[in-house]
Amino acid sequence: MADQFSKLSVEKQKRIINAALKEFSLKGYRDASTNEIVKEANISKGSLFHYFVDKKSLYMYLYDYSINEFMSEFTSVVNYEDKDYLNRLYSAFVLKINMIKKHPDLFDFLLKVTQESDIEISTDILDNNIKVVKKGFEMLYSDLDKSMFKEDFELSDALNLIEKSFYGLGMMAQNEIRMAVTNDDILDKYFKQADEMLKLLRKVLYKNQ
Amino acid sequence: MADQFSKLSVEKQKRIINAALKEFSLKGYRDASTNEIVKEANISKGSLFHYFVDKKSLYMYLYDYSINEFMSEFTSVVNYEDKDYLNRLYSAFVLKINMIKKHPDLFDFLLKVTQESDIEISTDILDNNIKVVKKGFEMLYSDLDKSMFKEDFELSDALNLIEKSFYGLGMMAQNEIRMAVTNDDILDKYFKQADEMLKLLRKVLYKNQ
DNA sequence: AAATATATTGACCGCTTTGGTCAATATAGA
DNA sequence: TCTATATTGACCAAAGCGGTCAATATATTT
Repeated sequence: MADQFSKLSVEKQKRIINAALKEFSLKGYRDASTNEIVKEANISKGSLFHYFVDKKSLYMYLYDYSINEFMSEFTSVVNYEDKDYLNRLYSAFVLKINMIKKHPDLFDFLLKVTQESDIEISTDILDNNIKVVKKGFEMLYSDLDKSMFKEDFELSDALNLIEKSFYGLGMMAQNEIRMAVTNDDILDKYFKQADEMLKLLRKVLYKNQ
Repeated sequence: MADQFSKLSVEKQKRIINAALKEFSLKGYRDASTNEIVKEANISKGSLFHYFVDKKSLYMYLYDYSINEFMSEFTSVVNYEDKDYLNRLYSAFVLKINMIKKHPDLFDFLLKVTQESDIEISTDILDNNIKVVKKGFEMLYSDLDKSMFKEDFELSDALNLIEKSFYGLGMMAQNEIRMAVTNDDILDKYFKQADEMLKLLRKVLYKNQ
């Protein structure tokens, strides 16, 4: 277990987690370098292998951690009582930005995990957990009230537009944050843009109630 | 120069170019492996270094090639006579998809170039050429007729929505193509989606003419 | 203050991969 | 058949890899 690791200060844990997420998400399991991780996290090589028995167990720890972080953020942000499609997609955007704020590379890491091929790790567990995440996303799109859309266009086209525009906004935010040094004003800007996009989409796609 | 290289059959050149673009875009200059490139391109190590004197000159050749491909595609697809904002953004989407079809990793490669840090290559030339590409993009958004938009919302919000939705569509297409083996039906699907998105946006954002 | 226990370090190990070379071979044209 | 060119892959020194461990720095106990 990562027992030694859990005794560390939260700040140090976060430093190590973020450094490792960055390296693994950038290069994948095989090409990720533990030397790079310790350099970025500002700890010694010996320490890393004191906290985690080897590279593989570090990877598995990160995977577990990421799934848990993601799911807990997910359940706290997405409100299933609200059946409005726009609100749901908006909350998915908020989810993404909040996650990036805490762990800039957690999203990319989870994405990279699903693309890992060479890994000799028990893929059963991985596959299973990926299913959990997928189910979460499906719930995001399920049990929605679509009666408030106007009727002079195809509903599917409207849903598509909403999905693509929030996805595009999310990707642009992610790219800009990746480049920048500090986050806060960028995040503000994108939250504001999301608000305005939400309002505009509601105005042009929903019936005037 | 890459004189030896230009004597090769077009098919072989393309194989090498695409293999190298893939490796460099995936791993960046330092971590890209010439061994991987020759394996993917199905040529011998000796051949690669017969065509290009070293790794750096291969990289520079690719950079030049990519800029040229991009700009020529750009000028052939984007029609500056058409002042319609939606049509311009739509043509940028078409540009992107066409490029991906020919060279699946050229876009990512050019993006990666702008993020290269460790490279000891004369960055003056690079910076300058990046400016050329940036100027191209600026022209995409310049001298547009915005008089056909409705007036019951902020113009900037509408432009934002259009930009984000086409960007989102482009990213989704790129991701899906990256995963898939064959392209054609995927491309068809996304061209169709782009058409429908264009129509819907025109309907809800433009005045009825 | 001394003694003990714990946390952290980085030089070091055997091994793999790196960019690049070059004598040997395969192919093509005369 | 002979010559010229294109292509190969075993080979090299150097660098980087995951992981170890004796030595040191820090915290805790007496």
